[in-house]
Amino acid sequence: MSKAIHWFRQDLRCYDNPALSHACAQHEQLIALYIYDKRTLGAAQHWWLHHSLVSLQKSLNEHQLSLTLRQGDPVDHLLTLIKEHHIDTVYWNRCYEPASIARDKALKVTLEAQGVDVISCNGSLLNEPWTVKNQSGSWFKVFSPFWRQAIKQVEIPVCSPIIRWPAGIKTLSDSLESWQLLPTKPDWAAAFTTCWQPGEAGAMRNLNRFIDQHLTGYKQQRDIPAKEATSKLSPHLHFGEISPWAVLRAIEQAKQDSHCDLQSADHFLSEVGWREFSYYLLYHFPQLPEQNFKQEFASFPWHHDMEALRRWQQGMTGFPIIDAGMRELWHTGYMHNRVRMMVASFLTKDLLIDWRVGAEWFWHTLLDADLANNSASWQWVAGCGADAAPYFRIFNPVLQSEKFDPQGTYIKQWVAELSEVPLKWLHKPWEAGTGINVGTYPAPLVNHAKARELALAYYRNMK
DNA sequence: TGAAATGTTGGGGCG
DNA sequence: ACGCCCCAACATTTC
Repeated sequence: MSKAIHWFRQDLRCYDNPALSHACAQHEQLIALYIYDKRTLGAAQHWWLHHSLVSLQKSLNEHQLSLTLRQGDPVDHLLTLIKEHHIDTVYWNRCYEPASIARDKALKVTLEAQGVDVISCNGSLLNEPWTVKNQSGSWFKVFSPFWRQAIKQVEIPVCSPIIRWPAGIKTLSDSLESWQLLPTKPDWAAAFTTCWQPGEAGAMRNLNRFIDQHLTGYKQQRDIPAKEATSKLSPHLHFGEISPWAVLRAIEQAKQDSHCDLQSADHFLSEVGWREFSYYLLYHFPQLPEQNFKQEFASFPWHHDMEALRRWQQGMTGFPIIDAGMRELWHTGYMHNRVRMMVASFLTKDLLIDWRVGAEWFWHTLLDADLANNSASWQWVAGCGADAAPYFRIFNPVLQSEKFDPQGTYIKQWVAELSEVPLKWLHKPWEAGTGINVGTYPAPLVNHAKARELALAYYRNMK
């Protein structure tokens, strides 16, 4: 009678889960385990985790398995369970955060010393980061050549549904409620439920909705925040409720069915590619979350303006498009990608506040908060990242707003104070005459033209 | 996955 | 008719 543990981490799905499939194929009895570690989660993500675990529990129950919930040090819980239940083998899908790699490495040594087999699989990347190399055998620092190579060498695993499920093993488990992952007072997640369906089914729903309704024209529509033209897959991918190759398969299928334009399909795939690139960078440069990828930024004189930071966080900068984005983030746990670039450029180049401060705010407020994506993307915008936007690429919040929210739909959705402002002034209400009612909406925090000059002077000075 | 400054061109108003 | 100026419109360079 062979017994195994599948340790769920960032792979909260039953379908298309390599480690789980192997565990089920090889063993008669199984413990499905999740260990809660708040250090690996952003604040808003607690809400997501709760619902995702409910969904996972339900799926497992359909196969007469229950999910064992534990909190605390994974090593202790695993060793205890292994002893108690005479476990032969522990399965997991790999994580790529530096702290997780260190933890898993040490754990593997400990378990194997005790005669327990450890089987780890790739459950979340198209390519393992160490397998993608350039001609000279080193790792890519630029996205386009990286992605060309990565997409060329990718091998999509065959995914067959699990036919035979092992029997469950009775264990002690926390109740999910006891973890108190859901906010109570205040219930800042009230609006989340209307936008999101955490779990495997919700991930599939978003993928299908995207392909059916939004893939055609994605290349143009993706930049319009007032439109629901993006996939909204990021939190699902982060929690591993869907695999990137499931996305790849579905897009390739849509291409073959030829009811979508190829440019849009490939552009969307390249967005999956940016996720791969972020993980790749984090793997090869583990200091990515703390340290500038471009070393010359070490001496950059970031401002420590707490009041400006607070106004950015609260969506009170006086720039409508910026404030709309920051308010969307606060209320929904999400922000449209185009607007993320605008608010990040604004924080780092108009307010001259350290990208790490912005990354920290995103970490706590985003449902899709992901160490690799968050670090790589903030560094990219700030100009200090790999293959980054050059430092002189400074977004003009008014031009961006006029270009990507031409009707002001997105602004009006999130900045109610400006509902009476005519379109002509909506992107720059400070230029409207005194006759225009802007309610309590604040004057702009900075003069963009002057802020831009200062930022450029700083950047020039750095070299 | 910018924007501003600067350069060039060509049409039209006008003396 | 002609040269001159103005200034869009577009292109190129620079930050």
